[in-house]
Amino acid sequence: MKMRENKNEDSRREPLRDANGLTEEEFLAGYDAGDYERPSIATDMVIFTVAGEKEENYRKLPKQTLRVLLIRRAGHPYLGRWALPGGFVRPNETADQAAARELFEETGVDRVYLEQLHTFSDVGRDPRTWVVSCSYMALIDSRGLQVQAGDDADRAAWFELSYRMNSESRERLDEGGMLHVRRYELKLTAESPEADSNDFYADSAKNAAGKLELTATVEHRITRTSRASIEEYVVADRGDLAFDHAKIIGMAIERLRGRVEENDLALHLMPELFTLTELQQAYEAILDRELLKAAFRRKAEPLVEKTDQYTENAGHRPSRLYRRSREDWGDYR
Amino acid sequence: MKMRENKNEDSRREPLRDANGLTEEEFLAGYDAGDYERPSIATDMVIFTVAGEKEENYRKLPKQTLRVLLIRRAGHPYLGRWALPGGFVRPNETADQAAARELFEETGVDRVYLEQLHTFSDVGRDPRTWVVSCSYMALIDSRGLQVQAGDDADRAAWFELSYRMNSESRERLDEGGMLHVRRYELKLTAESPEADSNDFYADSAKNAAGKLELTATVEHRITRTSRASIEEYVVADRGDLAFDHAKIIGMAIERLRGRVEENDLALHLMPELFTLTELQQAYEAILDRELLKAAFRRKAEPLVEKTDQYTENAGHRPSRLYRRSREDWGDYR
DNA sequence: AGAATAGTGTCTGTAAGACAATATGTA
DNA sequence: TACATATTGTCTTACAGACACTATTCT
Repeated sequence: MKMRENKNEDSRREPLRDANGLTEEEFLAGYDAGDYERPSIATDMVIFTVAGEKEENYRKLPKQTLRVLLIRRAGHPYLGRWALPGGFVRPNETADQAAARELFEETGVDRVYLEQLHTFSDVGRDPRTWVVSCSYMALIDSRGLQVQAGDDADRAAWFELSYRMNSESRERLDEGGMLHVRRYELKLTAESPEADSNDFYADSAKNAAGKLELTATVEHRITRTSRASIEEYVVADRGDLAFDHAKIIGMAIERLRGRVEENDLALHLMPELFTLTELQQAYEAILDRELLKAAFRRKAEPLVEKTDQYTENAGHRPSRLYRRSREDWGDYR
Repeated sequence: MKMRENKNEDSRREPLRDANGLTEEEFLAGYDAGDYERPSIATDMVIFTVAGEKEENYRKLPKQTLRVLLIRRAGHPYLGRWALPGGFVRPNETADQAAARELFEETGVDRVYLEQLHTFSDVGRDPRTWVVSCSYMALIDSRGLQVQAGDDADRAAWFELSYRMNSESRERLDEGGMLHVRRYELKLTAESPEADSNDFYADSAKNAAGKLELTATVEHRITRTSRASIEEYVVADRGDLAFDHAKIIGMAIERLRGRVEENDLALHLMPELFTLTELQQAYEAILDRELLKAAFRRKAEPLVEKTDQYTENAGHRPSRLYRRSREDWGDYR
């Protein structure tokens, strides 16, 4: 069996020399990164959770909604607008590590589900300088969690999320291709806290119920010609969201919806013990549609593990509690 | 109806001032990017195609195989090793544009299927300096295509690709979690051209048939604890591939396999007109397993459009030619 | 004629959709 | 006891897997 060194050199006797006659060692010793312009690289975190509101009727279960964590910017640019938490990647860490670090600073949780989403590099997306953003999606159980505003923010809050297609159009192009545009309304709603004395940036938008409400419009455009297929997201109206973050959130929720039915992703939104109804509500909150109970339980069955515990004092029949399956972890991914 | 300006300012009378009393305009005018260390950002392209080899028997159809384009590095680091084509993103373009540009420079094709894969940022992945790589997957029809080595390469070649799971292990961790490791062998094979006079770097590996053969090992590691689920790819043995490109190729082929059955991705590997058998062979090359003819044709039917043309002189019954469907573009994505 | 592929028909098993029926703790 | 949810049963439909059969051109 042939062994191979997993290092950046090999076992040849003579070291390889390049066109200038340098060995790799000599080349690296003399390497100058030069002064080409370089971007900053940042991470933006789309942190999802599900949470239920208080229910007036003691018998009824609270309705679970999908939520995303936003911070309000305390400095320019987009001062006073709401943004995804995030920060710059440091030279001695990976983007994954930076994302995990940001997540921990903001929420105090680590070791949760974290997935790289997409890297955004639109020219001018940050008015300060060239910033490329590597975005991540995190799924967490937010029960008993206190969020923190970082140093670039004066507030952090969970926003209930609604992302619905407004309109859809298919248009035939001259060259025989087709342009397919799906227009989504992204609506983010949060409880508006009492204005405290430091709160010198007025909240930009409150709805009739006194809730803070942000609305943005994102277009998902697919151009198809005989050979190509180009997909792009465009912020048609960023509303009171900073940067291109409406687009990042839109992409995140589409990704989440696309994936959640084919693996056990949604289980990361659950606490240690949960009922199947809670799990189903999480799916429904993500997909924004109702699922059939019997079919859902059939599909969830291999992903979860029975416990002998039950809910109590619910005003109706108790429900068995489950946990994530540790045995039969089937065909995730 | 409320109108909103889609610009980076809003309609308030007084411009917002930050903690230093600056308006956004003043802030940006005085903004200094500072001298924090910044990375270079590069794109790496995994360019896939399918192509058939000559068949000895005039009756038999040529077997189609999945191929990927590699270049041989003409400079340090990894001098003489094979690498994915790619290059640096320039300040006034997006990573998408840089990827399209690189693809065009290398192959002369544009307007093809191009999808962002993943951004790699491992510390030390490039021995020269801090380089973050934003990788892309392209699917092209390579018939009648001549590939070009860029200025950082002395050769470019299509490599037949095999990516097979070698071993799989599930291991229970102390904390109650589980580590799931899938080990893949990535084998890349190309016809070895006659060594020309400029070819002063010996080809590192030729197999018995005189073909150029590169072998690498990639591990796909999934760590699952009660709350977390961390997925990572590790190059266990990079063989004669440069940088972390074995991992990028592995991720690309896994992505391709995962997606190809749920949409019309594979059609981008086909020429304008193709037979259903050719299309099926492309699927089989990607998935590395045989498909049933009848079932395949049922599934392909909504993705393609009949033409009145047929293959000729095939040594057997002619086959109807199809093109990508332009009408009923179903539920791609 | 025979080789090899093209194209279609149909049986079967599995899983999802739909809906109904039964079970049970709490106010 | 009634309410609201918990849990299970089963009929129907859709579709993928499997395999067999027929059709057609070229040498």
